[in-house]
Amino acid sequence: MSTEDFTARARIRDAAIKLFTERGMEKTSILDIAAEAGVSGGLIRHHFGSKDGLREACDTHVFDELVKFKEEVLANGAANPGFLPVFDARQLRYRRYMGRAMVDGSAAAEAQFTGIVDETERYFREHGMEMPDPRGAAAALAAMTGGLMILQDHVARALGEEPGTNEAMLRMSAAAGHLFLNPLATTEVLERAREALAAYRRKE
Amino acid sequence: MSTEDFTARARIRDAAIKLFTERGMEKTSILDIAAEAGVSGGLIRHHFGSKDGLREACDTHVFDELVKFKEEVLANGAANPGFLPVFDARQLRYRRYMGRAMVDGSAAAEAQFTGIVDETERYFREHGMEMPDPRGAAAALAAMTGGLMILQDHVARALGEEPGTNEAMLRMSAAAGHLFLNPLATTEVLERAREALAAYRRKE
DNA sequence: ACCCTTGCTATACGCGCGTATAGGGGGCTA
DNA sequence: TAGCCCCCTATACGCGCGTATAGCAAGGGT
Repeated sequence: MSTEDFTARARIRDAAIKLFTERGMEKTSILDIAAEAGVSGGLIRHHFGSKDGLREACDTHVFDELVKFKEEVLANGAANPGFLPVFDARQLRYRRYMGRAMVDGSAAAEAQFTGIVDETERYFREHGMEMPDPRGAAAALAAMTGGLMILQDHVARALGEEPGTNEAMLRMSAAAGHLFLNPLATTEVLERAREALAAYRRKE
Repeated sequence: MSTEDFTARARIRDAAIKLFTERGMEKTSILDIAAEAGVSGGLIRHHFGSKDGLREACDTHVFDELVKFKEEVLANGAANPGFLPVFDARQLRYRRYMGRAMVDGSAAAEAQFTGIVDETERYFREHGMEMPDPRGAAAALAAMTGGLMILQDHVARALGEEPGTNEAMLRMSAAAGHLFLNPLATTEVLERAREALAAYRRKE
């Protein structure tokens, strides 16, 4: 049986990561995770102490895997700026978990977010990309890529694709990549939008 | 007292919108909402039947307000493409609620998401913005702006601003606006990232 | 042969939640 | 004044959750 390939502890952790990602922390009960992992509920407490303990274990595991993945890619030569779209299924899964964790609020997720912002800002500076507010842009960019992870099921649905499939995720990543390469609007359009709002405000 | 300015029903609805936005649906109890609105828990059931009923009322109210706001701006002349950053506090609040609702999963939020995608895609076509996958880009864009709403507290924290303040939101909106106007990377950079991943995959 | 640790299950407890119900009080109409 | 409806509160019920505890079976060291 493939569920016996790993220790019960690892199976619990993986099941928790899966369910936390899909449903969020609050909507996932200990017994749901136990059933998914094929163990009793008590074993989860035995291994992780509490639900929060399990959650922290999941956070650090996902975080470590992401760091490891990044180091391995770096060792192979080119540096991925980090904000660019992702084409790897495993990394997508873990990034989606982090997105969920950011929504649910966890220390590891906060650190992850700040780390991405730091890294992106550094990339901007090192590559001479001039902009009025580099850190602001880096933070906005991190939130945007987070949104892609968090709302990927909505994206898939809007595209008529099956949620969670590689097909849907790759299409989304490719489209996001296009958006990063081409300006979406001119300054004039943005200014017009600002003007319209100002006119509206003056009226009310 | 300012809490007496509105009917209890409206106060409950507004309190629910506030708390659902800040904490999410699951982490907000009926009694939390009742306390915030200054009423008893039973009154919520009296007016809305159930927690789900209250939630649907919040969804449709926020949805209606957003539509109304958009129509008023449209009536004043210029059309905001919809994906562009928002500079109005009330609209930001309601958009953030919708972002939360999308994460928590609600019918109204799904409809809202699809509506934004439809509108954005139409905008692309009407303005002759050529791209390989207009609908994919529209969906990705909707998810990205959703991410800005959902993760705005993380953005504020990363920027050292106080979460929820107009200052923080305006800085984020301005930065997002800049990102929409300027290409972030060249095709070559994206291609290099893709190559690095491919090399990594070949190795493992 | 003994025991003690480790991995695991079964069962119980208590709390907070959403839900249900009974009743009170003010303002309307007759 | 009497009756009624509508808001609104107080209280209770039951369920599912996270947590706690007791115990069992297997393995390894002494």
